[in-house]
Amino acid sequence: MPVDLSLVDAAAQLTFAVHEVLTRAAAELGLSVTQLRMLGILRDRTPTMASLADQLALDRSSVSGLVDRAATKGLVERAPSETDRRVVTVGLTAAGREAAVRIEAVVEPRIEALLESASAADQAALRRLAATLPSAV
Amino acid sequence: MPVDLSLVDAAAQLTFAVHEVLTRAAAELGLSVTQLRMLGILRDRTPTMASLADQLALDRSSVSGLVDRAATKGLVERAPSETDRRVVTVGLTAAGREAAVRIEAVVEPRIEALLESASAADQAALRRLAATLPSAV
DNA sequence: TCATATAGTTGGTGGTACCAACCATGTCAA
DNA sequence: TTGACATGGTTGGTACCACCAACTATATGA
Repeated sequence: MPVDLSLVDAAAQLTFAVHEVLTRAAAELGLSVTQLRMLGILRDRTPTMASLADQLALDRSSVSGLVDRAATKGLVERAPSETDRRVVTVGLTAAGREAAVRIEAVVEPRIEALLESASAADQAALRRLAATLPSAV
Repeated sequence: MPVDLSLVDAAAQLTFAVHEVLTRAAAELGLSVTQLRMLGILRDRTPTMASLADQLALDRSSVSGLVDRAATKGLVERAPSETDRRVVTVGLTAAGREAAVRIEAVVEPRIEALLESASAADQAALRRLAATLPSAV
């Protein structure tokens, strides 16, 4: 049945399917995809607002609001930098860390289910391919 | 340098990278990613509102607004069904068709550039893998 | 020390997406 | 055939997202 997809169409299809999974999972937990990404980033880091904006590829003002809303939910907290009084760093609270764990638990099986029909070799190729992306961290 | 990514992380990384490309490209043309998806769907179809909502996995009310805005820009137009007076179908206008072509011209080289570092074999794997997705059309 | 750059926030705009409520039309069963 | 129910679409309200422009506070450096 499956038509032969162009590379671009394939990338788009996969992107929308994964995005869909993330959107649904986030919504179930009362979050947005962007908040989910932010929590993911904050799992291993405690960046400044500017650095967080860079990693999310968002305007700083967008991140201000994002952090505001997440802080209202008790997931993240701001802290002043000790070396530069202009700078604010953002980190997970205990509740935020729990939320990140819960997200992973919800998302992982769904993504795996999404890709389960692909061969192991093709899954491995996806892992390699993602590692070559310019933006790969 | 690239760390070995889990399947889930790989899918997420690729998704965000592609989504980013689509967001930027759409923004340059004064569109959103959703509008871009809609135009893509309408290239080969003239669905009803409900069917369009299904394909985009959106609420019908969301699609109402989406079509409203695209119609205001002259990209799509509604037409009443001849067989069921409740039903409205959506189709591209000439301008919408042009826009779809322009989008493709902008997006295609950027997605290819994004994936150019991957081996041809891995790119082929991505095409196969996308074809196995449950949602693949 | 004064000009300039940087970090972050605020306010305003427009788009996205949901839900609940609603009207019009269609369908099916009594 | 008519009355109950289902379906298609829109509207109104809410919350969020993301941008830009303008602003304050702090840092830097000529």
